Amino acid sequence: MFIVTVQDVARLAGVSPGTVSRVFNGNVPVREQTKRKVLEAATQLNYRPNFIAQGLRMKKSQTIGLIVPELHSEGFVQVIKAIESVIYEQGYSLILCSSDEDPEREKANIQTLIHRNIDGLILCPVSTDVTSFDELSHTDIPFVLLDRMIDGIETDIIKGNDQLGCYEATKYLVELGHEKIGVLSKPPTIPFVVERLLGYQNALEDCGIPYHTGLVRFSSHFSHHAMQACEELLTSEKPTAIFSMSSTLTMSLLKVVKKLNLSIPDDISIIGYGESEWNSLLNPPLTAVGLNGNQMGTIAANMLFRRIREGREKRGFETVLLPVSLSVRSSCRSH
Amino acid sequence: MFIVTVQDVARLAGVSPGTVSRVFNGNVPVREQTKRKVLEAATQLNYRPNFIAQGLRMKKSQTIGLIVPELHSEGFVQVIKAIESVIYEQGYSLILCSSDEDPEREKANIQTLIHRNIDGLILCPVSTDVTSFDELSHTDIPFVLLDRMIDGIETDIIKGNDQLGCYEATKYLVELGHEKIGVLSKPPTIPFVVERLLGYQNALEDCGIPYHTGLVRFSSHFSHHAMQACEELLTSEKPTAIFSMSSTLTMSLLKVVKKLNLSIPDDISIIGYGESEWNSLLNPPLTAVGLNGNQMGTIAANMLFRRIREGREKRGFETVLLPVSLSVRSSCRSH
DNA sequence: CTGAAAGCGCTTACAG
DNA sequence: CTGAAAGCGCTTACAG
Repeated sequence: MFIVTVQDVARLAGVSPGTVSRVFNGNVPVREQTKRKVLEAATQLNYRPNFIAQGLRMKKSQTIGLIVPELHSEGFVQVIKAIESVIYEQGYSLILCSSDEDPEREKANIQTLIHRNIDGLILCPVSTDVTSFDELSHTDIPFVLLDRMIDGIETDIIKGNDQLGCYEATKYLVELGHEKIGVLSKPPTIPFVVERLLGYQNALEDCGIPYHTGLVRFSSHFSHHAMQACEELLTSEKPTAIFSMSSTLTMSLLKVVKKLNLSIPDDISIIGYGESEWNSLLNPPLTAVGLNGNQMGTIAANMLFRRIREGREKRGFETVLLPVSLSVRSSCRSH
Repeated sequence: MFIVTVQDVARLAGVSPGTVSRVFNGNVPVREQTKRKVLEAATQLNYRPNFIAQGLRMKKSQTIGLIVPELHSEGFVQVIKAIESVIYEQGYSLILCSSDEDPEREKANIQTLIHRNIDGLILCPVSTDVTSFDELSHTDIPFVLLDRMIDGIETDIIKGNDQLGCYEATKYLVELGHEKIGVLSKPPTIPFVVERLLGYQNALEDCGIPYHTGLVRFSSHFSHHAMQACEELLTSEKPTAIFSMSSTLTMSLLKVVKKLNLSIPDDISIIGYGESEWNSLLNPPLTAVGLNGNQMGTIAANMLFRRIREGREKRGFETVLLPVSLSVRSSCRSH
């Protein structure tokens, strides 16, 4: 591999390496003629500054880290896409990591990224333990928390208004006449789960319907766990409606419903979580709450770049709450 | 940010920086006692080698580039997930780029990655023009081509056996008695499109059914284009079956079918392209051809790492052809 | 087995 | 406005 360096350009242009650098970074006055010579030489040699060397010297890397908890579901793809797009426009590169819902792996990822001198990090945290993020907090790397927040960490945050979204979904079901409303959720160790559940509980309370623990089932995203949880919920509690608070679980639910030969919405009304193009292609089209992943990604990236430009802690941190809205389709009927 | 350097460790351990480095890279004999002192000091200071400095010195970065043409569809997510996983296990990091089906952007991405000293690249190419990859070929960076090949480029390749897959899908329809089999495809400028079409044509020929151009429609992935193409195909040519060779187009097709109030498979039989969990949740479940994205990603990453270990061109290049198999569900009936 | 030194490609005070 | 020099953190011949 032939790497063309500032030295090469300098030699050809008959100037010093420092001058070449100055031409390319353009923050210091350079004589017009010198600039032209340098630029010409650079073009001729097809010179491009080496990010690695630049990074070592300037302690930055033109690189943004992104840690997502999973790459299974469609949910994050939109977000990643939007983030990648902004990062590309800004001339940065994206280092993508998956923590696979594993706090240890998350920690390892954070460490690696720090030692890669990333200029900023977008993090959808898995661990709920503040100390997991100590190393990160001790650097001055700006980071924004995506979709989940952590008690005790002060930084920019963007997330969906899960609580309100779930409140509205639940209320919608109640207004249709449902009282036995089952819930399918990921385990309550995940921070946002509590919030979603709160929306559900508040809605019930406001409508004067007692909260019944048996109607709420937790499951990992593993298909056999999920299907078992669904089947138990459906058969033992006989809810008239189910609110599935995770897209992976919704899939399992739909499978079980089919297997049990139940008809939607006649036998059971269903609300899903997460917008997907597929929702409207299902039969019946699936009513669901969700947020705009594209918007979330774009805003997250922009927040981060603003922080990178201004330096961390210059301004108070902000929390952006994205609407989680209900798209009514045809998977619920009145009871 | 406090960066702990070899200097710091060396000072604490009472040795030279070189020795610290030797302990960490372990390819040179070091006295057991020295090693212990160094390791102790390193742990105490929480030292981790700086990738950037390492990269500059050793002209490598422990970094793998991945360029995908799009992040819209689910198709690539599985592949990305698998690749990320292997890369993580190997202690590397993944730099993800989307070319957005734009040859210019692809070129820019390749350039950037080269100048980031990536150790290897997995590329799903958009451009069909060999010269787009000249810069890459001139480096000694190993790369594997994913899912699409390019005439005139010698390297490791992994792709689905699209031609055979499409042959079988078409044949399946013919055997069900269909003769007017419509095709929905992305524009034939994309390399793999030709191959898929060939499978379709060969199947028709082998079955003695004349090929009719009007039955084959091309469309970009933009929804309004796609829906128009679908509607034209359905109304003007009145096919009894449609083979949609792209998952994005399948979505549009399903929408149009619904809009036209056609019933699957009674009015029209449909075969989709690409495996998705959703396929079996549709009503009726969608028969589709597709490959195992997880497998593709894993193999691609492993091929690349093998090449990185052995150096480019040590061994002849290999092309791995993955099966593209038909999963029969319920969206086709005999005619 | 280990230290001192040079150098990866770049940027930036410091002189002039 | 520009050159010479130092240094970012690391590794690796070169001596010893």
